[in-house]
Amino acid sequence: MTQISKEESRKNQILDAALEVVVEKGYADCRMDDIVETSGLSKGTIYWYYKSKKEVFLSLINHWVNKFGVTLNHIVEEDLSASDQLHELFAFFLDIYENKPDVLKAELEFWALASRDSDFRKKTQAVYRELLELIEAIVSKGVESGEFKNVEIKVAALSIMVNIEGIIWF
Amino acid sequence: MTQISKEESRKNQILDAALEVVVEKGYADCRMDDIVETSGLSKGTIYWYYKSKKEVFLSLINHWVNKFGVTLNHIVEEDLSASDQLHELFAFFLDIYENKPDVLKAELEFWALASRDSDFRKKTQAVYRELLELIEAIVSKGVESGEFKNVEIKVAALSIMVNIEGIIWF
DNA sequence: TACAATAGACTGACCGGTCGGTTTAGAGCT
DNA sequence: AGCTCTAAACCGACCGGTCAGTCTATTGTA
Repeated sequence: MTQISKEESRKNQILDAALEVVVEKGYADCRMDDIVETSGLSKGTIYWYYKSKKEVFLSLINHWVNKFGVTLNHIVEEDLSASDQLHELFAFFLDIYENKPDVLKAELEFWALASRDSDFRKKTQAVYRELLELIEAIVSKGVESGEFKNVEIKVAALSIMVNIEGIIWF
Repeated sequence: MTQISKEESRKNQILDAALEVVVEKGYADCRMDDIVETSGLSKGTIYWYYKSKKEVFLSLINHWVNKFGVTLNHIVEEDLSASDQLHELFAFFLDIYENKPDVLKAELEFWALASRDSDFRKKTQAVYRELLELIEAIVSKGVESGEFKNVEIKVAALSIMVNIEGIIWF
């Protein structure tokens, strides 16, 4: 059993609270005092573990990915045909959209942040690069097995991602 | 020649400044004093014409659409085949993407606002509904002329918009 | 003279971050 | 066991800067 340290669990406590608040009110309206209240900790404690609001939210991106992204790697490891994997991928996002729309609100928030701040940009880009690589893996597998036509893998993957994200947003 | 009133031109002056600032720094970091400085007007004048910051930005959405959306209606009025019109549509957005990326940053900003505030939501939804209707018009024209298969018009239009927006964002 | 328009100093609520102080866990000693 | 000492963890009152919005004074202008 993986023993998580005190520090780890406190940070989780803080980030869980931050996520809850950011989902409810957005980054701009998220006050440190809201996180204080939601987490049940004190201002001092939060600043004991994080040196600034920005650092909390930079960490939050990872926390968010960990929390909702684990299933993804699972998909590509499964022994399914490429097209079934693609199906599962869509199903996964659709499920999030239907059952956890908050997750997507947070995504939008991070995105807006990323468009203004290069630290946030780096973090979020890494997330999407990972998703893209995952799709690329599926596509190239499909091409090898003859299941898909011999498309430009990168372009196809991008197009798939665009469709997933786009459909969700509109 | 269309005579615009003093009030109209002052409002334009304010909104132009607001757009410039929001594009540069984002809504969250856009201060009324920035608009004051950029517009060359004073705080008092701005509050003479708008009763609050929110009202300025609500107006800004229309201003923004007017400023960058005029070409769109032009496209659908042209006497081109539906597929050529679709081409022009893509070209139009691609052009914006390449030459005026700021416009899209502003779009993202409005969007984030919309996800939190119902007044902004109403405004932005109206904008997209308009774009969607425009695409629908093109698609249904294409179907009638036999140029396109008899697809579900609304679905196709949505898909097209999704692709335009998505490609731009990633 | 009256009133629309403009200016910009000012106010007060708000909020990120700090800091002095308190509690808790545990190590070392007897 | 009990006792002492240390430092990490924790608390929340407070500080200082910020910024939307207000108010009074001043300038056109009809």
